[in-house]
Amino acid sequence: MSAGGLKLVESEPASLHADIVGQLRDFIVEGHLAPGSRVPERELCEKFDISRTPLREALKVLAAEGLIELLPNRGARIRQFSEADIRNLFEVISGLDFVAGRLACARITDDAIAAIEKMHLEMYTHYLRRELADYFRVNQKIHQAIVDAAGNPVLSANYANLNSIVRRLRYSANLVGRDRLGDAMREHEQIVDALRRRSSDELALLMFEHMRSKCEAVCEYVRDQQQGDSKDDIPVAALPL
Amino acid sequence: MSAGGLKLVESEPASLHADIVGQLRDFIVEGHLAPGSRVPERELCEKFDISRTPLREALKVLAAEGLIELLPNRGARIRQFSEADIRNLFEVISGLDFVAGRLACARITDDAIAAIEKMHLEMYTHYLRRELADYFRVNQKIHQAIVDAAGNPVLSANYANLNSIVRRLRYSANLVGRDRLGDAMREHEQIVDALRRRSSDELALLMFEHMRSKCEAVCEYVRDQQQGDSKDDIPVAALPL
DNA sequence: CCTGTCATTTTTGAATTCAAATACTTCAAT
DNA sequence: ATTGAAGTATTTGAATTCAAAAATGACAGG
Repeated sequence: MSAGGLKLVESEPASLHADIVGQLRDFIVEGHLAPGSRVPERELCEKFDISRTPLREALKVLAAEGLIELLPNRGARIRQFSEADIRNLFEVISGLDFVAGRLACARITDDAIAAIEKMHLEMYTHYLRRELADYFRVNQKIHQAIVDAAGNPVLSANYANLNSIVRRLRYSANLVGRDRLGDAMREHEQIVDALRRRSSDELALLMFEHMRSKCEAVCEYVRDQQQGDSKDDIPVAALPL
Repeated sequence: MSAGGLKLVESEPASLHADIVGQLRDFIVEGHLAPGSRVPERELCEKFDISRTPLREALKVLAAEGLIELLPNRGARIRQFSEADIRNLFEVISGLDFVAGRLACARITDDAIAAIEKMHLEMYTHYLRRELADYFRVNQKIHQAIVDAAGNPVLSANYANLNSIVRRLRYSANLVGRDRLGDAMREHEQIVDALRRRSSDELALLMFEHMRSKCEAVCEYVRDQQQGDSKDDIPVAALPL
């Protein structure tokens, strides 16, 4: 996270360390490691063909971002997110979307708007064809484009950080009620429209609300899933992100 | 930073690693290392009495938080913040304050309000006596208390993360125009009042605006300072956080 | 006197090593 | 058969080591 954590969006020649962090983050976000499972240092070392030192450095960073948790003398585990965790996450993302909307309206170029409209159409096509994976991919691209249009690297970095967690959840929750998908499309239409008109307050509010719906959708999925396989689940500790 | 960068607020027995990260963060925030200067690994190792491995792990985390930057094969440097960086930072913090205000109004307990009012009085005393250091310390405590009252650990962690950078700047900018201080006091009065009345929209807006003023104050200071000692300054690269 | 090249020293990044803590296996006792 | 204890193996966390890269400094040539 970073925050959190925040990670850099290096223009630099890209160090090995940054590479490893990125690769490992993707690997986790894409769901190759089950939530709650331990992170197999040894295996990952040979997978990435590095020694334990750089891998462990990457683990510390990802722990700071909130993707994994470090248990003293017991290694790293893929974090499990309770519904409360997810609501907290989305509350913060909503705040970031709020500022992103305002700033984007003020700063976005006509070209960038055109690009977003193009992506919106592309997403619509995937929606019609029920190509879920592609739909989500373009969806993410649109949101990132709006955030980037705010022209604030700090915002982009923080947003990407929190979003990596949402994406990880989304990878598990690959199917969503089709009604929700329709709602999401409509919300996106309004968002693109507000952006086109550069209606700052309206866009900020729309994005805020859109995130709220998204949150409900993810929570719903997680609730269902946790009912389903609660038998072999580690009791979910509501840890701070 | 995260994105944050985010750091955990462990209830766990507190690992050595987390300790080191915290200690090193404080050390940097408190301004013991000049902006733009290199981070002396060797010295810090003996200062904290650890080997390079855990120290370097901590450096990676702090780099992700945005406090330092890692130059490939050239070690770590204390980040310098341009005015643009600072504006970006505050834009994001404003967003977090916005949600913090809303949530705090909805969730804060009467006791917590009383505690904040008490701190407000304490800060006022320091203001009257022109005890700057104490004033800032209590100021920080109030803001953190409001954010914590939102009852959202993700928010608290992200806020703390971004704030550590602001605090670092503040440590350099230890003196502020006294008129600005008066303004800040008045803004705080309004904030505490809105919180007492649990006036959510009002509080969110007040905190948003308060951050804007704060941003201007810090920018002003940085501008002055960079004019002053521009001679020995490394050219400030406007790096992404 | 300044500049550019080459050798030396230092610092960095990453692999390896080592001690301590945890997990696992075996075996015995109830 | 299940549980508990003891010993072994594995994993973890951190120090040390090692090769490569960069900084420093000496020296020659302009």
